[in-house]
Amino acid sequence: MKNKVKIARVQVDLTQQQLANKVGVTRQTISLIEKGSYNPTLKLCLEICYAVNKSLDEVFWIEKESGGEQ
Amino acid sequence: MKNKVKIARVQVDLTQQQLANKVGVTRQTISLIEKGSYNPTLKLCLEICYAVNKSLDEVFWIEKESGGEQ
DNA sequence: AAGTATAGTAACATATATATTACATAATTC
DNA sequence: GAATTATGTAATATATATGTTACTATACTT
Repeated sequence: MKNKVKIARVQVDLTQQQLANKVGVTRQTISLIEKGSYNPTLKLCLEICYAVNKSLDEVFWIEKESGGEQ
Repeated sequence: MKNKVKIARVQVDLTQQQLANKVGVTRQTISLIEKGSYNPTLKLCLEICYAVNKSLDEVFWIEKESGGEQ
């Protein structure tokens, strides 16, 4: 679960703790998401987007890994 | 959790079962997501986007409910 | 060197996303 | 009217997202 949460957070000058407060989760949850250690829910993704003023695509989009399509 | 999964799914002419197969979940999970009865994980949102050829913003973006910002 | 702020991480608990199985309904087709 | 297909939904089980608490390390300040 690669994402751009850390970049977006730093751009709006928030600490993990501040972002956590804004979106209503704990600092640990933000840390784990930034590290890509897991797979947040849509609701939390949206809250993070609102907090950093970006869209889902800007923060969470990942291109489909090739393969699959034939 | 309002979203446009059903519209997007019908546009690419898939049944709930077919979409479920493509993204690797059960039909019930797709049904519940379409009904807005819950809050899928980011990974599943991305799989659905790949399957219907749309972006996260197109299928899952929800404007921030007013309020909050002062 | 002690105090504070930020961030990484681990153990355990709880809430909930998802699976499994099953039943129900409506629309089609034989 | 029986068989099939698509969908909604309910009960129970499992996996995992998230909370809670706590320890660690680094950087900065005094």
